[in-house]
Order: sequence, then structure tokens, then C-alpha cells
Amino acid sequence: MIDRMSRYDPSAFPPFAVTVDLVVLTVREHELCALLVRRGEPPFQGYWALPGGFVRPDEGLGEAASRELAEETGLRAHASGGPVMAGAHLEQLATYGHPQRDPRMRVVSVAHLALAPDLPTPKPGGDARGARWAPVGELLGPAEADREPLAFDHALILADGVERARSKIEYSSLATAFCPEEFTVGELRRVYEAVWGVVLDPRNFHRKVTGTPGFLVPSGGTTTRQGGRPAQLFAAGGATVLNPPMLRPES
Amino acid sequence: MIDRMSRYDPSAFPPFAVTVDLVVLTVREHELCALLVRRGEPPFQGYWALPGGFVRPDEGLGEAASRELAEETGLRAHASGGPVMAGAHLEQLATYGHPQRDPRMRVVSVAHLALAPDLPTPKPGGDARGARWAPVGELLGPAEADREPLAFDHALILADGVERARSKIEYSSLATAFCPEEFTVGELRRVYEAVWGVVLDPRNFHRKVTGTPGFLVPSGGTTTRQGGRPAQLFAAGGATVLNPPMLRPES
DNA sequence: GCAAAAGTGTTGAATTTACACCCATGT
DNA sequence: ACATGGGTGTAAATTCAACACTTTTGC
Repeated sequence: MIDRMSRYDPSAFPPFAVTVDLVVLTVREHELCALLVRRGEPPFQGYWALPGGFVRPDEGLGEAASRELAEETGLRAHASGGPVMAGAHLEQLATYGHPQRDPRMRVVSVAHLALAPDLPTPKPGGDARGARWAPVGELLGPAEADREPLAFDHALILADGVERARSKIEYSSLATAFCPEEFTVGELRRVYEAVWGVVLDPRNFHRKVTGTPGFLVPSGGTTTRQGGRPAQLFAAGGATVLNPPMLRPES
Repeated sequence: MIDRMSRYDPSAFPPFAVTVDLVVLTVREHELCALLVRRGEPPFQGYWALPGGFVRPDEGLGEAASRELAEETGLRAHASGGPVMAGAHLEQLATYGHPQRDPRMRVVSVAHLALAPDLPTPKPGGDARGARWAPVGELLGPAEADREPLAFDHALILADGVERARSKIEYSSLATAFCPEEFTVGELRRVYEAVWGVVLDPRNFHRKVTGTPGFLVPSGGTTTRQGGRPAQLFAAGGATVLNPPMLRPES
């Protein structure tokens, strides 16, 4: 039992290292993908890992995550709540602090979830480290013994991030964070289909998203980049919460 | 920019203190209430604060939260996912790490949310420190200038916890965590009414919860403790996710 | 013309809502 | 008897799901 004086006396307790790890998701070629970096040093040397790093003494947790995201992808993060435009959505995911999660010392990692539009560069990141977009189906789908292991507890963090993204696009406008600044209803539908791994009815989807006030705002132009009849271009509207929500089929 | 060698070298970065803080919610006399403890030493001496304490070197974050909860309330916590019976639901809420949130040093707090049934003791806790159940309406409702301030950033953490509870009972069976082991449909309805601050139609509510498979299981007995016709007693069923969700009125 | 994707209309089913009504107890 | 809360029935309104059908482009 801790006595009363020591309850809030920081010097009385051993220090922890605090890091941020990032689950950066995007949709590429109809697949939900996560950003991985290759570890160059032990432990887990040569393993793929989530991008991340130490929180600096003078920065907040969100700031650290935003900085790491910019270092890895060049994206500027938008705090949750505001309209999601070019750049990425960034929110705190959960914190992982199992005593043995890092073999060297006690490390508590505050994981963040970032949703990014499809980036043109196949190998993102400003430095020369190995980095890749890996389809989450390959990382999480097969039995644990059959898939390439990730460093630390990053497979667990990734699974939590993917689950959060899958459920959050149901009742929020977050799916637009996967799209470029201007996009068509069909492109948005393909985002839902990739994240959920389902096929949606294009007609009902169109009615649903255009009929939800504040979800999409027409930006005036049209495009035929998907083929077929020209499609109206939209930008993300100010709405953040969808009521009624999008319905995920075959629940 | 951090060079590659230092990215995962814990000794290269200054230490943080890591704590857990608890948002413990219950429903008392038709009101949603939070557990507060009075601080006995600076900083914020004499202020009310959320219960919490340091994470020990050899325990996980959830373990630390569970231990603190037991110390403060005597409740045994049930990990999320499993059936919620006697005892409390406990889940991680979010992590707060603003550089100046504690004036003494860098403290990162992993906040947890606990939902507890109404406890018989008005002053919970095993030790003699001041503790009280405070209606959240009094803590968060009035303008910030008019309400009693909480220590540190605990008003923010509390608000986040309350918001999480309010939204989570929509699509999960978590409201049963506020109820004793056996309860009536009317008692469960009063939980929803207190947490959301609304009035629900008793007839439709009854049909909804009894019609959702796995939400409630009849435990055989009846009670007249609420007056009127004897009501059937139920226990929480195994279901954790509600489909379709409970609908919060006047959204 | 034909394929492909965008978008509109329509219809039956399922769900929600509002409220009338009955039930079983305590006083 | 009557108040109180428990519980069922029902009908209108709304929402959802499935799919026929038209529109507008590229080739």
C-alpha cells in the first residue's frame, strides 16, 4: 500500500520511457494498408514495426505523434474534431504499457491512429530507412503462426487501430480522411468497401451520403477519372458525427 | 531530427512519471455521479481530484487501474469484453500528457473509466481521506468559472469519461454495469435516463431491451422494490455489442 | 453502338414511435 | 378503490434494401 505522502510525489517512483507509436492507415488499390518501417537495430532488428519514437521533454503527446507522422509521411495532421481536408486525421488510440513489452526497460507507448489519403510515393518517409505500405489483410488475416511477425506488441496495436477505423467510419465522417481533398461518391464508397471488406450498393450508398447533411459539400466540378458518366466532385463537409450512421452489412 | 541510433535507445531520453487516474461513475438517486477524493498535499491541496496513483514498476496499466479501483471502492474490476456481473466495468479511457499538467515534473496519466453499481457506502474507500460521489451535472454543467475546480486537468478527463460512457451505452450492454447483479427493466431504464439526462418511453424501452438477444437473461425471480406490479428480474447477458443500438432521443 | 460508372425512382420489408390498454401488486 | 409501475398490442411514420431504369461519358 502506498502511503499518503508518496501518492503524488514523482521522485518516489522509478521512471518510465514514454513513446508514441503510429498506426497510419490508407487505402491503396482497394485495400486497407498500414505504414510499416524496418527496424535497423536490436531488439527486433530486421523486423517490421509501426513508426514511432520518443516523446520529447517539452512536447505533448499529440504533438509528438504529429511530428512523427510528418517525419514519416510528410503529412500535416489535423486534430480530431475539425474538418478533415488535405492531410491526415490523427487521434489518440490507446496506451500500451505491459511491463515486458520492451525487453530493455519499462516503455509506455501512447499509440495514435492516423488516416491518410493515398500517397503517391511507394516508399514514404524523408530518410532512407525501409518503409512500406502493407495490406492489413496480410498482416492480420492469416493465423498468427503463418504471418510475418511485427516488432514488440505492434501487431496488437495495429489490430486495435484497424478495429477503431472500421467502427469509427460507421458513425463519423472519418472515411473522407482517406480521400483526397476532392473526391467522388464512388471513390468514397470504395473506401468503405476496402476498410470493411464488403461490397456496397452504389445506388443506396449515393443516396445515403448525399442525403446526410454536412457530410459532403459539392465543390462544383466533375471528373471522369473512374470512367463512365462524369461524377460530381465533393469535399468533406463540416459534420463529424453521422446520424443515422452508415450500416455495415452482414453484421 | 532524431538520428537513427537514438530512436529506440531509452537511455537517451529523460524519464516520465506514469500514473493512472480513474473516472469512476455510478448512478445514485437518478443522477450520474463521479467519485472524487480530496487532495491532502500540494499541488492543488484541498482540491477535489480523481482517484489515482503511480503505476508500479512491475504492473501493467490495467493492473494499476484495477488495484486503485479496489483500494478506493473495494470493487473488483472485470476486464472489458467479459460479462459484467457484480463488481465494476473497467476500461482504458485516454492518456493525458501535456508537459505542464503537473507543475512539479513531467507526468503522463493513463486515465481509465470505471462503471460501478450504486455502492451502499456514502464515503467509499478504505482509508480516511475525504471521498465523495459528486453529481457530474454539478461538476461539468455550469460555466467553467462558476463550478468548483478540480485538480490538474481532471475536469477534462472527467468530461471525456462521461462522454465515453454516454456514447458507449448506446451501442453496448455497458449500462448493466451500473446495475446490481439482478435488476429490473425499469431500473435499467432509469440508468439510461440518468446517464443521458432524458426521459424514455417505458413501453418501447422494455420491448427494445428484452428483444435484443443476449442483452438480458431472466433470472427467474420478481421484485416489487420499485412499487407497482411485480417486475421480472434479469441479469446481464453475454452480449457486449448491441445491434441495433439504443437510440438517444432528440439528437 | 457498347461498356462502364453515375445517379433517380419505386416498392415491399423492417424498424421506430406514439399511445391505448391491460396486469399485478401495495395501501 | 385507486395509485403505481410492469408489460402487450397496434397503427402510422420513417427508414432500409433490392433492383429496374435512365444519364453521360470513353472507346
